[in-house]
Amino acid sequence: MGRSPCCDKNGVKKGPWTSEEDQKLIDYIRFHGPGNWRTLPKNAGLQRCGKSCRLRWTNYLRPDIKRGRFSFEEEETIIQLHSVMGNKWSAIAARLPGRTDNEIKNHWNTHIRKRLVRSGIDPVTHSPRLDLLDLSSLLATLINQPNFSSIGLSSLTPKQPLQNFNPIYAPNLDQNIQTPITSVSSQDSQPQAECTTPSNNEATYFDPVNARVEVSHADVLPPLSESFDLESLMSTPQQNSIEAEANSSSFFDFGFPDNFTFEDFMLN
DNA sequence: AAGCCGATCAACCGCAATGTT
DNA sequence: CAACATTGCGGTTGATCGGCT
Repeated sequence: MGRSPCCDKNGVKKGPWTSEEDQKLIDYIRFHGPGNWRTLPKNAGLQRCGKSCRLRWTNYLRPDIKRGRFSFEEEETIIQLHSVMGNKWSAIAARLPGRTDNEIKNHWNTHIRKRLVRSGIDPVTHSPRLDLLDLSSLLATLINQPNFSSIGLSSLTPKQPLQNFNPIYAPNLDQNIQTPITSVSSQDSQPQAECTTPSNNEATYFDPVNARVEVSHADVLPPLSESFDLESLMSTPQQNSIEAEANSSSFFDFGFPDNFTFEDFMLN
């Protein structure tokens, strides 16, 4: 036997709420206040499960809910909090006035998470994951260099420990993403960059999918031939300005000390 | 015009935590 | 203290919409 249902399924309506139902719920809570969700539907004249009423109220009808697009500051806050808390959506929502955990969770899954992945950031660990980037075009550029053989892919040792990795540079590794992650804003929630289909000619040399390369291009730079100007490859004039913007942003400057713990955060 | 497909988000489900008896 | 009820939470689903072919 399974668990008993949270409410009597017979005669309980499911699916989208109508404006009439919303109004009934609002009127009832306005008069009696929220709570006692089990008996609320009956008392309010709703053919709904109490759980459904609570969810509708907390996620949609509550008067203090701020609706509309997430601001740049809100997105920054979500990313920072998620890097510390993980998928503790309610805890994150508690620090974003007017936003619900459901809304934040949806926004994370549909916007922020994808953007981090495109930028080579693991959305779970918030650490750089170059294997999440579209490295194909960069590698295609590399192998087309006349002195490619002197570059020494041995420096691209999979699972090499990170040293001095600056995630701000991670977007620049993806030559197809011309927009840095720091440009995320409420007016700019749609991706401005398109990822091109990977070319086939790099697979002979390097498998970016199976090799988890955890090194930054700054780590890779030293072994490169001096005649090979990867810096200029990385830094188009547009991207110089982007880097300046990125460096002036606190997007990844979480400001947490090294010994900062989740408990510390919760006590703040 | 119609069908397909991906993105979005409201709503649901089931489990865990907490409260009450 | 156990059993049950209630509430909270996070993962998942499915309806809807817009863009593309």
